[in-house]
Amino acid sequence: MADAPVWSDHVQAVLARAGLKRGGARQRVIELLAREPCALSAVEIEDALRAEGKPTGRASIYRVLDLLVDHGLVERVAVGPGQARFERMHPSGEHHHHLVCDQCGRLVAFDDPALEQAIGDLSERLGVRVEHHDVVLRGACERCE
Amino acid sequence: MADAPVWSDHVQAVLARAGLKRGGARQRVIELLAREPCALSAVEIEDALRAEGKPTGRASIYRVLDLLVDHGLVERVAVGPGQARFERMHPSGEHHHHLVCDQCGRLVAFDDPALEQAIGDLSERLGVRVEHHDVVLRGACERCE
DNA sequence: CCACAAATGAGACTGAGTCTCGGAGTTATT
DNA sequence: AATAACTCCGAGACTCAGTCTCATTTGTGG
Repeated sequence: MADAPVWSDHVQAVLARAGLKRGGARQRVIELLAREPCALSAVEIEDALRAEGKPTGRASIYRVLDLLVDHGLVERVAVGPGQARFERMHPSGEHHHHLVCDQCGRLVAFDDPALEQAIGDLSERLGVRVEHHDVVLRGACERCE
Repeated sequence: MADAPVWSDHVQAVLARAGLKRGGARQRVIELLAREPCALSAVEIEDALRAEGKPTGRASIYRVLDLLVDHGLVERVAVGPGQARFERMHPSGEHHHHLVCDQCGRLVAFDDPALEQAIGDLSERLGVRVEHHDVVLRGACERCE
């Protein structure tokens, strides 16, 4: 987690540059995401903040998440229908994807250059502009196999 | 759509082999999916059946879709949070993925051997068993660029 | 310190999806 | 064809993630 402080500084910088003010709810959400490594749902964020004694309005949480997604600071990961998950995104564009274990529900992160390459080539072949891509694998993680 | 009748026959065969009975709601949903090529949402299915004068209970539609997904006859595609989409799946395992256009919302289907290859390699490298994978691209389709 | 814009939160609302349970339909057996 | 033993179906209540509204609070440039 050595990069977490860097990420939150980056977030503050981007938001300040956009002329936005600072508010309590936003700070709390950013702080939590900086601390947690991977794919929290909005409900988990709400619960975690309440558990820390910093209850925060649902509307604010969704607002902050939308804001961060719009500024490319957080990525929305659709691991399944019914609940979106969010995780911080690095300015470098470096990112990873997920495998959802059908047995234990665990989320395993991975990255793969060949996969990124294939997706990059695709945008040219199809004549479209690809802004963003989601890859979710489903199966059994090494612990459950 | 020359393969649609083949698909619905295949569905009937698989379900019969599983010792299931035939019922009206199930027939209607299968018939509709056989006719429609790509990624319908449950709500669209409900509306389409009602528009054809064959209103069908919501619970039945979800039941049938779950059943078909369980038997590998239909694929659940998560194009975004808040609404799952379903499309028929061929026994050969041949399938495609989707690009969602951020401007017009259109769904563009594509397939790509390099992508499949990369995902196939991945399961070995990670030491997991990948049963299923979802790839969703987001961007601008050639019409909106 | 003040004014004003931005941020917040309580809670009503929406809409996809689930659950329940009584009744209808299907099939095997005779 | 009648019966019995199933499975299947549908109306509608319910759940729950996410959205919207609007009155109030808070941060900040001047």
